[in-house]
Amino acid sequence: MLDIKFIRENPELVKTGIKNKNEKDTVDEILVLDKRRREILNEVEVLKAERNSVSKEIGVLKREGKDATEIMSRMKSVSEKIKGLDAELRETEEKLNEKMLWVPNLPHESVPVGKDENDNIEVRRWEPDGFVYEKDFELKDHLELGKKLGILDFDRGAKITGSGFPVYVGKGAALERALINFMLDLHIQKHGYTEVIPPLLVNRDSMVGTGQIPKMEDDMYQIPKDELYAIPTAEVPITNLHRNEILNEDEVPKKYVGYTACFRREAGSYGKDSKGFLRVHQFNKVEMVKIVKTEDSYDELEKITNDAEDILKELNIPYRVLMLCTGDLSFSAAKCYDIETWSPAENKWLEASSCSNFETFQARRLNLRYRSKEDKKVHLLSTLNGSGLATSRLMVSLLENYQTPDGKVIVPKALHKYTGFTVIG
RNA sequence: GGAGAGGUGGCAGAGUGGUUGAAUGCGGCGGUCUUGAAAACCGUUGACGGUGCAAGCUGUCCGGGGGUUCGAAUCCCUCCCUCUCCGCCA
Repeated sequence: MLDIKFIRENPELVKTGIKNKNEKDTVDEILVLDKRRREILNEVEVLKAERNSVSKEIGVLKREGKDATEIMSRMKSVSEKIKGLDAELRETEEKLNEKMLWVPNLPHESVPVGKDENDNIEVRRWEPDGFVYEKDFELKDHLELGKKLGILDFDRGAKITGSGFPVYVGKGAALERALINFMLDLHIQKHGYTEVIPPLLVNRDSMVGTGQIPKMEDDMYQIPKDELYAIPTAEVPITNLHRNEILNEDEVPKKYVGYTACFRREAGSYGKDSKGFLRVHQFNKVEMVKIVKTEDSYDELEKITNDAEDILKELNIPYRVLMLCTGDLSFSAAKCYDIETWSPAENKWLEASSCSNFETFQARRLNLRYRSKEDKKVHLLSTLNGSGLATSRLMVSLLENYQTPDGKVIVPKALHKYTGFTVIG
């Protein structure tokens, strides 16, 4: 959520940001509601002040045994007026709040203006020493490898649940588990994050807090009976850890890392990159979340991106980092780097991580603040998160890059101590 | 799922419907004392909104929402959460 005062004072700036993000511009409607809200507020507060003081007088009169019927009946009509204005105020505030929840975060000034993913900018690329993009043997894709090696079973997953719910079998399951543990350990031990295992189901307030709702509501799996939602990313429960809290300055920054399964309906995306792991409804992800002072947030964005890249360097998997343009930026993000891993069989780059700075956008929805030692006041914090990483696309790149001409898959060295075996097949 | 108890300021814990934003204690902050610290003593101590250049004035908030009343932390309705017991179950 943006600051209503900021919108009031910089409507054109906000409109430009919304336009660059390809979102719906509701600024004018918001300004009208905001103005109306303040008008009612001014009117009703005068009446409430009167009611408060006169009610006290009535108390005094009654204690002295004096008659107060006349003054009471006068106050009754004041009270009725207040009731009417309060109702109008509530209605206006509800409308305003609803509109405010639909206003996206504004892109940071360093973000290139662009229409869609084609306008994203590659900021760097990394390959292992001696890496070649053109292999000298016939490559199998991850589906074929998974099937031939008996480590991935998409068909039975579809039988049990539906398409997009993969089953990992034998060494496939062990490899998945190894990846998760490897990534967690690296972030905990080398990068200094604190591990959390959060709930996989969250309430509506949590989803609103991080900005998935209202915009992405149809992309969530819902449990209507209990008014809960399956998390699309660990970002939601972890960022919500400190919702409605005022942290001490020395508790900041908070750095969390957590592994969770993630659930996404991916409504309306059928037919596009849909085979195997390229698009799934349930996948595993290790997620990093940072809660920091706003002035530090852009340094922290670079760091969190580097932390994610570290995983791929350790695994020796080629990747590139993109700076997303305004049009490809998610609803809540001010700036975002995507990390894409190389898939030789698909002959393309696959998004395996997204590292974003939300500045105070989520914190304002979350009511997440800290008390400054310097001025003793409370200030909004800033939140960031980065996948570190999602295993599904990573698994694609891993299997395809580490395959041998005779159809086996070598296990990356960094995972040996987690898998206990060095080759699959 | 059934029965009961309870949700008040950072924490603990009072609060006959009427100067209660809320006693008291702890904690925090500032000060006195001290070479320094502790102890003791004194003072101070919420968030959010409106208005104003500011000082200030003002409104809201005692789990969430709604209601009764001139006036609600206190009464009523409803939802949520926590705890205890019973039942069911991984």
